[in-house]
Amino acid sequence: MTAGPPMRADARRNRARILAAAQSVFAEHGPAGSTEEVARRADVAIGTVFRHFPTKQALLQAIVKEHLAQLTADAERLASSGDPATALFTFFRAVVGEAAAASSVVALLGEDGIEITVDGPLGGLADVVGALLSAAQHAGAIRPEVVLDEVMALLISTTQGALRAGWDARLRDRVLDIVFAGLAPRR
Amino acid sequence: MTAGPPMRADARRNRARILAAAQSVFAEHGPAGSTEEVARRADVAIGTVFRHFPTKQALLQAIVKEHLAQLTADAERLASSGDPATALFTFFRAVVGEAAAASSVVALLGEDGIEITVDGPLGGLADVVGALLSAAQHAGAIRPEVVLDEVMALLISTTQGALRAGWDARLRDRVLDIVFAGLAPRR
Amino acid sequence: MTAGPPMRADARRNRARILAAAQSVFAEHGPAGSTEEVARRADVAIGTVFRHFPTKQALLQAIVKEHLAQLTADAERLASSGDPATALFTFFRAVVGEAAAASSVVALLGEDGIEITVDGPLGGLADVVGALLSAAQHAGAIRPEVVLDEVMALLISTTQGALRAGWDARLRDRVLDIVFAGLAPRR
Amino acid sequence: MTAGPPMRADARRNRARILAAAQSVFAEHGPAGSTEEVARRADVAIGTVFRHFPTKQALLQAIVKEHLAQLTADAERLASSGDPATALFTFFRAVVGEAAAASSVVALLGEDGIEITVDGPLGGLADVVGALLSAAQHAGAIRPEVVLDEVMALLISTTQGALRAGWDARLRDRVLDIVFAGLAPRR
DNA sequence: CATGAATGAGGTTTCATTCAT
DNA sequence: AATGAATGAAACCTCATTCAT
Repeated sequence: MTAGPPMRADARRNRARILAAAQSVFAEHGPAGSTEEVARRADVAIGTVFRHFPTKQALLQAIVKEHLAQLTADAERLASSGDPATALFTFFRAVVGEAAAASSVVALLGEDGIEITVDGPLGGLADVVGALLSAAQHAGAIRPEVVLDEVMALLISTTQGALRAGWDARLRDRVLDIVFAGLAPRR
Repeated sequence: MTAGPPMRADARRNRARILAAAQSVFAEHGPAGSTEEVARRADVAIGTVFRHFPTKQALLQAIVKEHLAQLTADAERLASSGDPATALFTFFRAVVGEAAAASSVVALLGEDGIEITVDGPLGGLADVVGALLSAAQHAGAIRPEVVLDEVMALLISTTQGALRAGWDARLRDRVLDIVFAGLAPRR
Repeated sequence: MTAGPPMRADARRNRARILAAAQSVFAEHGPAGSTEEVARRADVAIGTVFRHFPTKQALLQAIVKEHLAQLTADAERLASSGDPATALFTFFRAVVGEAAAASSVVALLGEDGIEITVDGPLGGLADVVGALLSAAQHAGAIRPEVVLDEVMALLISTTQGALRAGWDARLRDRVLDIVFAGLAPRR
Repeated sequence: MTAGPPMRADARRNRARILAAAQSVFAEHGPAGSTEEVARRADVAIGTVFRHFPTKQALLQAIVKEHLAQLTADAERLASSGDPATALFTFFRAVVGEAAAASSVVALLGEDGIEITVDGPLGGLADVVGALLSAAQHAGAIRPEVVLDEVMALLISTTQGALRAGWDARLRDRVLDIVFAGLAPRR
């Protein structure tokens, strides 16, 4: 690792403020958020942002890295102190809950992208999926208490997961097997 | 609906080419893809794109709409002709498979966003989640044949799903209940 | 003059409709008004506009020409039938009144240009001119009933006139002599 | 007023250059002049123009504002030091003279708008107005030394004034009364 | 080190004009 | 002759990045 002289106190303070500002800007606008807005919220000049992070990419990566480090620390805490049978589930819920919260912020501010809601353009699709769901439930392949919203949410989730993480065919199959097992009736 | 005179042959041809080009451009670069690139791939002047779709938003919406219409048609076919017990699962697999294919294209071309792979920056997190997983398996809360990749894939999926669709707390709980049921041992 | 075969009836009808549409479009938006808007209001395809007037310039010129022909006809009527002592003044009033009416339309629609009103950015200037006016009135050089609005209006008028018509120094002097004589007390 | 830190030297220099360039560009082409041309004449990159004036409107307004401030300063000087009986007239002449000079530039470069000259398309109209003028002079309603050019210039001036400033009926009448008094014989 | 002005490529959009239908 | 789709230059504006202060 490049060690160099230890960072000056003000430099370290600025680095932290920039990261925090970037966190909030990119949470609201996605990667489209502007570097200048980050500088503004960090109350720092634009040049300072670029001294700490030589490109916008670097800034984005630093945020992701920090976020992951945070998550990792949380998970470690659970691993050493929680109930082994439920620790994973607890962690899972925490992570997903955080994402949902971030997304609410975006929704409040008026999304600039495309709407992905069941009430919106997905309506037509949801109707047909609803039909497929009923059929599967009548055939006894899916538990009766499962509702359409849940199935659509799972569909969107796995689709986005596959889209962003580049699953290969085997992983895809196994992931869906798990989801489908979750939908199936208890034997 | 506004019917008007039927579109001229060349206009209809161009509209289709533009949509196809846009499909591929936005699949590769996301909404950040440029309208000029769309025009280039459609082999059409930039003005033609804007004659058919007066804003970039309109173009994006048209693509989403068309994609959804396609999916809906597929689902309808399955609803009327497939085995009710499996039709939903078949559809689910098809959609997720398509997303995964699109994502491979992106991977080939070098993503401009942030990498989300288990080998990359997620490595550290994956290690801890692996520990949580083992613990849960030892405690008999998760089936022994489930592997880390699958859990990470489910985590990323649900996170992205929540992020993009704005789930409320109840939906979130129920979706995760289903996923967790899928991970639990068969009684 | 290019005579050619006489215009077809529909062609002549279209020509008239285009001129009328252009009249209204350019009255509202100035020369910045778009040719396509003209076609729309004339209920004619854009190609037809260009068949009749090969460039936008030609269209603008045709309008001006027609407007002038109209004014000329009005003036001729007055010349042959009106009271010689007042005919010119009558004509003058009619022309200026028409311009003021057109300008009201623009004002109603929300101007896109720069505001030229006494209440707006002209305010500061108006104050000083008011001082100059008072001084001149006290000195007996300008009639006491003249008010600031009138002087500002004359200033704007002559400025715009000079700006658009390219007066030489002699004409400028004589025009202002006349205006100043109009402001001076009756001997 | 928002004071903030004083502008950096280079920024102030550029701001001035941009304003000067804009002055000349808009003098030549009117508001249709392009912002890029302004940047070119100021020898500055396009981004710099937009850093100083976030929209084209802002740039236009800044110019008008500056011009008015200049005129106001001139008028103030006259108000405090000139002969009260003639100060207003002096100011009037200066302003109109300036406009005429700007218009000469336009004429040299070839106007893109519509020509408004007595020799051009106004010719026909001028003939009739000439007739009205002669009649009025014979009737003793207008001084004999007034010539057609002057009347046409006054007509164009007041028309443009009314067109751009949106006069109401009363102001229009009073302005024309003054002009007509200026044309009338001295009693 | 921090500042913030300058850069300039590139994005979206408009619109006069051409030309196949 | 009319239609209206296509063209493409050019406009306005944004923003990641550089560099003088």
